[in-house]
Formats: sequence, C-alpha cells, structure tokens
Amino acid sequence: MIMKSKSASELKASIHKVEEICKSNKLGFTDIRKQVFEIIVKNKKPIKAYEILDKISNINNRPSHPPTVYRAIDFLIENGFVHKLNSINSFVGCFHPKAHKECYFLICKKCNIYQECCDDSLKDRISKTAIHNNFVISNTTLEIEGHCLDCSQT
Amino acid sequence: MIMKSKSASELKASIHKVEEICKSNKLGFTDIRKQVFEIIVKNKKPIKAYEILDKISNINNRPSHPPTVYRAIDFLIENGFVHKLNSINSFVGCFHPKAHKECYFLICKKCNIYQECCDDSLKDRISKTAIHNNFVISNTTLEIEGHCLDCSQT
DNA sequence: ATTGCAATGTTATAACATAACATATATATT
DNA sequence: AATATATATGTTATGTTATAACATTGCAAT
Repeated sequence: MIMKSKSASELKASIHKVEEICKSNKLGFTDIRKQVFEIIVKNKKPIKAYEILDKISNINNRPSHPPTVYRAIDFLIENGFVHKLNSINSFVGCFHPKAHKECYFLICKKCNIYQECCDDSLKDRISKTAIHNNFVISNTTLEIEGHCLDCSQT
Repeated sequence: MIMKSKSASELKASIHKVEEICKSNKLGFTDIRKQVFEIIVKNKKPIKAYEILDKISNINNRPSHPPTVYRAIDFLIENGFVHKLNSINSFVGCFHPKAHKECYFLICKKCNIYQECCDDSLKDRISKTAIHNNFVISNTTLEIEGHCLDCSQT
C-alpha cells in the first residue's frame, strides 16, 4: 500500500485521529506537540528539525530552542505519529498512526517527495531475514532513495 | 548470506582485495585512504568518523582534521569498500567490495555488533516494491536494529 | 497546601559534517 | 627535464544536527 501526499481533508482527519489517540491513551497532546505535529504533516516533504524550530518560533512570536522541538519530535516518534528518515535527517508524518511501527519509504532525491509504503510481503521478508539470524527486531529503517516516476522522465 | 566479524586472515584478504581493485581500476589507494579503510575493517563494530579521526591522529603522531577523514570515507563509500549506517552515524567495512552496491544490516543495540546480510530474496522484494511504484532506485538503506542471539538471551 | 510529576524554558555544549581556499604530490604533455 | 593538469591533502573556519543539565512552570493527587 502506497501513500502519496495528503489532501486538506486527509490532513484534518490525520490531526483529529492523533488527538483521539492521545485522548484515549491519556497522552498529553500539548500545544507544542500539536504545533510540531501539524508542521510536520502539513509539509509535503520531509522536514528538518531546525526548519520546524523556525516555524515554531514564528508561530509563537518568540524564539524556541532545539530541545523544545526535539522533545516534541521524540514524543511523536515514540507514539508512532511521525517517522524519522535517517538517510536525510528529516521527519515525516505517519499515514496510519498507531497502526504499525515499521514503515518503509521511497524518497525522491530530485523533488524530495516521499512515499510511505507498507508492503506486507516486504515486511514478511524482513521478518524472515531477522528470524533466520536469530535476531529480534526492535526497529527497522528502510529508505529507498532514487527518482520517482515524474522525476525520472524529465 | 550472513557475514559476522572477520578473522585475521579474512581481514588481510579483505585489505589485499581492495588494494587489487584499486590497482586495476587506477584508483589512488593513498596512505590515508588505506589507513582509514584498515581502521574501519579492523574494528569489530561500526565506527564513528571522529573515532577514526582520533586513531589516524595517533597513528601519524599529529592531529588530523575532519575533512581528511570524511574525504577518505567518501572515497571508500563511492567505491563500495565501506558502508555508512545512517541510523547510528557509523561506518563499517564491506564484506564483498565491488560485488554489490546494496547491503542490508542487522545491528545489535546492546553489543553493537553488526551483520551484513545480502539476502537475494530481500533484494528482489525491494526491487519489486520500487518497480511497482515506478520508482528508480539509486540507493537503499536497510538497517534492522534489535538484539542478536547472544544479547536477547541474557 | 504541599508534594510529586510531567512538560517546558534556558543555557551551554557535544557530535556530526562540509565550505573554501592553500599547498603538495602525482601524472601527462611538450 | 620543464611545464601544465589533475588529484589529493592540509588547514581554518563554520555549518548542521542533537543532547546534557538544570531551572521553572503548571497541574493533579493526596
């Protein structure tokens, strides 16, 4: 299953869903966490921590500091609301929060658009590889960099 | 196919092989590049750039600077002699230089030992996922973090 | 009301990486 | 051999990414 970027209504739904999850799990979805989450999911491309920092500072009309942003990001990652793309030190919103921990990504080097792809057979294959090596997975990073259809045609 | 850490003779062979490849491809395997390569492959665990920097400085009895190390690393990565593990900002030697570009890793969070695993069916699965999305792969990062057999038993 | 806890603010610095330019070393060309 | 050219390295400075450590705030439970 592939997800491309979100429509306005999908965005709204996504934010609402996270709010619901927090409410029912008694997680504090504070102003800052919400702001950071919205900034990340509204961004069409993976966003960097210091870009988030700038945006937060603008929104609140006062300078924020790195720990504020990183702490919010940590919270969002821990709860499966966003993912970090290690290969580009950037963050993206998750398309199906709480539905899974493992996400795989296709990242276009040219336009920077990414796709979250949660392919079950890929997941199985990775599990099998781990099992085959008596390895217990806690976290998987799969980031496929290259060119998307549009960018590879031009 | 899984590779664990290298024996002394494997190490030697590995270094020799890279020398050969450089010779036949007219790549300058300079002192620094060789030193950096040896430091990386001899290390049982993924090593960080600044750890390499310290070692290089010791070997040569004078301070080296980050660009020196990063340039050597870039050369080694470009030519498929080492890999970067993005999830932990560390570098590892490749077990079959020039034989492939894509490598997958199992990284133990506890003991930090890693395994390079070049599973063909996994590779196929990733290719298919990309093709299915009209995506042209240039580079894949697959890093599976968790616990190895030894560490998950204790 | 006061204790405890979770979250945030704040300052400073650690850790990771590259830009820019100078110098040196090797290779090719005449 | 002298010169040009390209490749590699040295050096200084700085950019980028991330966290440590401690102070403060605000809210909830007893």
